[in-house]
Amino acid sequence: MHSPDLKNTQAVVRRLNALAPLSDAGIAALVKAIGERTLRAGPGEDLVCEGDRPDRVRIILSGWLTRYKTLEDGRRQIVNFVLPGDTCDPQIYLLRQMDHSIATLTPVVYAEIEAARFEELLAADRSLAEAFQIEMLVTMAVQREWVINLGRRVALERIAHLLCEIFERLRPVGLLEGQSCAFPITQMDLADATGLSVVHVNRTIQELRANNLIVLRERTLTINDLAALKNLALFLPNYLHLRAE
Amino acid sequence: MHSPDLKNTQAVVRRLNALAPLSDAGIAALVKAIGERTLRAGPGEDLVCEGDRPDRVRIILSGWLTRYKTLEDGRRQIVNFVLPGDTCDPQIYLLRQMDHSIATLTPVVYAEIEAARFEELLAADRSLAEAFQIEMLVTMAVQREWVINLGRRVALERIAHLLCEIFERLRPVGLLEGQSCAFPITQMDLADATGLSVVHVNRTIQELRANNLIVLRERTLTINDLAALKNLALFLPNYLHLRAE
DNA sequence: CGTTTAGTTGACCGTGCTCAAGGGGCGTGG
DNA sequence: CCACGCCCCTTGAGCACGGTCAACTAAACG
Repeated sequence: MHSPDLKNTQAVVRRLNALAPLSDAGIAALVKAIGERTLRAGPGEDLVCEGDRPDRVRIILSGWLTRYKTLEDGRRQIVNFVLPGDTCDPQIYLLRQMDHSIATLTPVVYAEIEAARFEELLAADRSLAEAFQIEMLVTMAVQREWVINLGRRVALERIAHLLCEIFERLRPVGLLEGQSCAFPITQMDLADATGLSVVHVNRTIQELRANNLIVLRERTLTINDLAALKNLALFLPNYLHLRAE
Repeated sequence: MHSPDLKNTQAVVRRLNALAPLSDAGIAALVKAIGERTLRAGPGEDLVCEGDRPDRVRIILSGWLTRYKTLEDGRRQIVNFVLPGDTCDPQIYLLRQMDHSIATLTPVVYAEIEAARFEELLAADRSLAEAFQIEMLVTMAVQREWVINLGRRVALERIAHLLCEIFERLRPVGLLEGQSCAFPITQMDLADATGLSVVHVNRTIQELRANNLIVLRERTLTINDLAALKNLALFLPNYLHLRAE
């Protein structure tokens, strides 16, 4: 494993640590397992498809992905973004079939751990088992918040809320640079994530720009006034369950 | 524990068994734990409030509940329904704070199991641990499907989809009577669950009635043509991950 | 260079919201 | 026993948020 991957592995540890404290032994075991099998994928690839039999866990070292599902008639809905440090589905191998797909938005580097090997890890260190369990609970909480976002927020609030969420999720993995972060999500993806049309996403983003809340260009997001954006979005970070506030 | 509770306990076992096969020892341990502490709640009570520290697991023996969250300005969104046989949050005691509330829709009978006692159960029987883990995964899958429902289905499809989901979730716990089931959800709750207004929910239900797809009155839902309703809703049951189809 | 992908703009339209009023069933208290 | 209030459902009218369709620009890429 070469240096950038090592740095990214540290991001994974930081992320889990932000949810629950890891033991040194747990960290060592996890880092070792990650080092055993590191893979790469290009942008726009399906890493997992609906209908696949899940049999392994993927820990994202770098890059962004989406979980999504497509209706028979082509309508697509993104149900979540998978960010660096996130684990794709600890435990999902208990199900016999994937009910959704996972695609890369950017080039992605990830560690792959077979189900049995992953179970070993959890059994060997209680702090790891807890951390992954909590990660799952937080993913559920995020999913619930998306339901609220789609159900009860208007377009402007909705997009603002999504931006706040991504920003705050990038913080514990050290991917913020001041008020800015990478933002490889196209307006089309944003539309599929917020249940809006591309046209309306475009107009909504322009409104956020006009209000001087954000700068979004060349795949970089800058939030000029985070407090104001959160206020507009009715954003409360409690559902992310981060230890350090 | 008297007879109706015993019958309801069997529903819990049936439900978990539909997700993953339980061992006899696991069933016995679970039934015993449920019998230790059975409680009742009236309709319209908050069983759990946002901000509470979670410290126990609740297994619903009978009655319906909602998980919901309220925005600062009063807008409310129901993120899920909790049905008989469901377990309120195995593992959620790992988090320090509830990020949403749970309220009863009807009178509810439920078993309460302290976190430590619940961990004992899981540790003692692997099939129980797996079944509860799978229940959690299925709850996540349902949550994802709600995002799709709110994001990409129009009102008519959306309500139809919710009706199909509830119907199919009641099946494994034996709460269907032919084409009918109890349906204690008011149109206001339906509105908060689907992200629509009460007025529009009312009109949409009338359209389903006019198309002869459903009968909904006196808290009872009858689905005249389940196949047609599923078709209209673009409903595919794969996300419920039930073993017997 | 042509082609593709992402972003932008305009015009028009429709789904679903808001506001407002009224009806029916049921429990409670006078 | 009736009256009242409350909850839930229903209906009408007008409107707005966001969708659709279409065209155009700019950058990226082979």
